[in-house]
Amino acid sequence: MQIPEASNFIQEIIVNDLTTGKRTEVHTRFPPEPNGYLHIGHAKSICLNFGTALKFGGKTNLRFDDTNPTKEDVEYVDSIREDVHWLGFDWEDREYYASDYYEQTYEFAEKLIQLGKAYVCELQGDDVSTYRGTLTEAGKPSPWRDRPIEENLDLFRRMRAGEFEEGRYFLRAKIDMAHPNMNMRDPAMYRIKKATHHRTGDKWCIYPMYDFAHPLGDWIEGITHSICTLEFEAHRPLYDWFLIALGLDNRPQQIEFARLNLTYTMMSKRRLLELVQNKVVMGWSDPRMPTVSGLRRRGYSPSSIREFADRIGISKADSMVDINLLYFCIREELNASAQRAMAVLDPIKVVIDNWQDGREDMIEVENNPENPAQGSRRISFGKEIYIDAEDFMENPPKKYFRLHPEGEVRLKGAYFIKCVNVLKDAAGKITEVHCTYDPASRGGESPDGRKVKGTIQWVSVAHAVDAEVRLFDNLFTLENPAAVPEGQNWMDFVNPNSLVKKQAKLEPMLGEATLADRYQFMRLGYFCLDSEDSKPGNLVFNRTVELKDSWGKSQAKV
RNA sequence: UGAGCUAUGGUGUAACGGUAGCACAACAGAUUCUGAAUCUGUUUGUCUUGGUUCGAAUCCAGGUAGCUCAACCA
Repeated sequence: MQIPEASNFIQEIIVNDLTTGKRTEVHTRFPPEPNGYLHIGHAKSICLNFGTALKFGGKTNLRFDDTNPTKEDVEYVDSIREDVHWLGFDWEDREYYASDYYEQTYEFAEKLIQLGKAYVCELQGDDVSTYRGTLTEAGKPSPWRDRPIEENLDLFRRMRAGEFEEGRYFLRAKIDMAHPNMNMRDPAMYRIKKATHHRTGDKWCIYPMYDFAHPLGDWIEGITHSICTLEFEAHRPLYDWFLIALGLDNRPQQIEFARLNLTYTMMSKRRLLELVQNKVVMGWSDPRMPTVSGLRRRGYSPSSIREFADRIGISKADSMVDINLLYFCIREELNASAQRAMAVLDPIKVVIDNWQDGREDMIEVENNPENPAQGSRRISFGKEIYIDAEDFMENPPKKYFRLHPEGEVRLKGAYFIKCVNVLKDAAGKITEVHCTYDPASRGGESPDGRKVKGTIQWVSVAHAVDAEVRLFDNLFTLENPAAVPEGQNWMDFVNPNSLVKKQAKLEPMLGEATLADRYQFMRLGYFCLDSEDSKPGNLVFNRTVELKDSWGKSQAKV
């Protein structure tokens, strides 16, 4: 196989390994802990691990890192499986669990004891950290550090047998209590936990720590490149130490990259959980959540997320990606593919005075100007239509070229209309706009060639479909919600306008929408049915992303 | 005088000792039956100080700034 060209520093390592013959294949793994839902940061890692293996003709395992039974649950296993598949990746039959290796992991631990490289410690609570020292001072050896091998073995076996209470003993690697890297100061390998594990049940009452289980899992599976995030960098010497101490050949190589940060987005699993528990959002799959399930419900496609992951690149520098790039990726895709439709979010009624009562016209409109192959559709037009309140102004600013008194505007695909009168209620609120239409402008062109700058969407009153339309905005008002100013609470930066519900009027076709459909509501944005709340007769549409709006932006400035 | 890592336009990322490029964002114009899309153009960058070299974003040294590490979490 021709070795592809590297496009980031991890691929450079791989290309180098392949060309020097250090490796003959690439085998990665995605190792989530099943203690929460996957978010877009995980999606970056999934795309990295699966994408890299794919590029080099290798494989990727899905491995659940389930070494802490008190935090993990099958609910999360199921959602993770679904999300990885949905993103478009396949681990075939290679679905593994750290718990699959508990027996082997245990044997490796005994071996380390026999080699005099691990011991059973009985330091309690604060004493453990006291003995460990601080960042600037060396630690001191545990009193149990030189326990005889036979005694260690006996104790460790009895730990497994369940003879001791939690915390009474724990197994530690015997490395160096004065090591400048705190992770090397005799780290814990096994602890007693009398908890029921979601897969192994009550078979075990001792569980391995991540630092011990992870390199072993990688080695057992034949992983070549073990890709993880930056915070594990200081753990790499330990990762290597275990494999070397056990004399294991063909060691996997741990490589770290910077995790994703997104503007206006909370990425902390713990805080996302708080949002769910405090009912700040509707749940893990709330379309405002950065979870994979939230993005899915919002209307993002797997390919748009892969495209995003591709564009942000991979490096070791901490960074903050502009959320506009995510928006760009989904707009770019939907612009090319989405069916166009007309919808009115804040309806005001327009009555066409010179239109014959009861007369109806069928108007032909293209389904997607970006792709003529998608054809066209016919829509009923009549004397009464809805337009958006935003598309009419009694006293318009300069350069406003939507409907206004004396002004002429084109109704998409239909006719030119001109405003002749405005009706209001006692409170001064506009109730009806009366217009006249130009019969010669049918289809949206006038034979006299006069230009009409504004084109607006419309919905026939007689045929309108009612629906709830949900408009989403960033969940946080702070660009970096992870860095809240001194003395303030991150919850105070939840955007109160992150969800706005509209009672909208839609063109008839949208009444037949299915979950798989993606629409561009013309001049508004991209929308899809809400997978959880939309029901026949009670439609709910979600706005995936709005269209760019240079007019709105210029108006916001004045 | 703890250790490790990182530093390129507003943002993200290339350039591997030889012309600082791409994308997003922003701005301007053209175009438009979506104030979208499209097209054209513009603004803005190698953290700093030295050194090596004909030549440094790249190599070396010192600074500075940021991130990570003292769970029987992952």
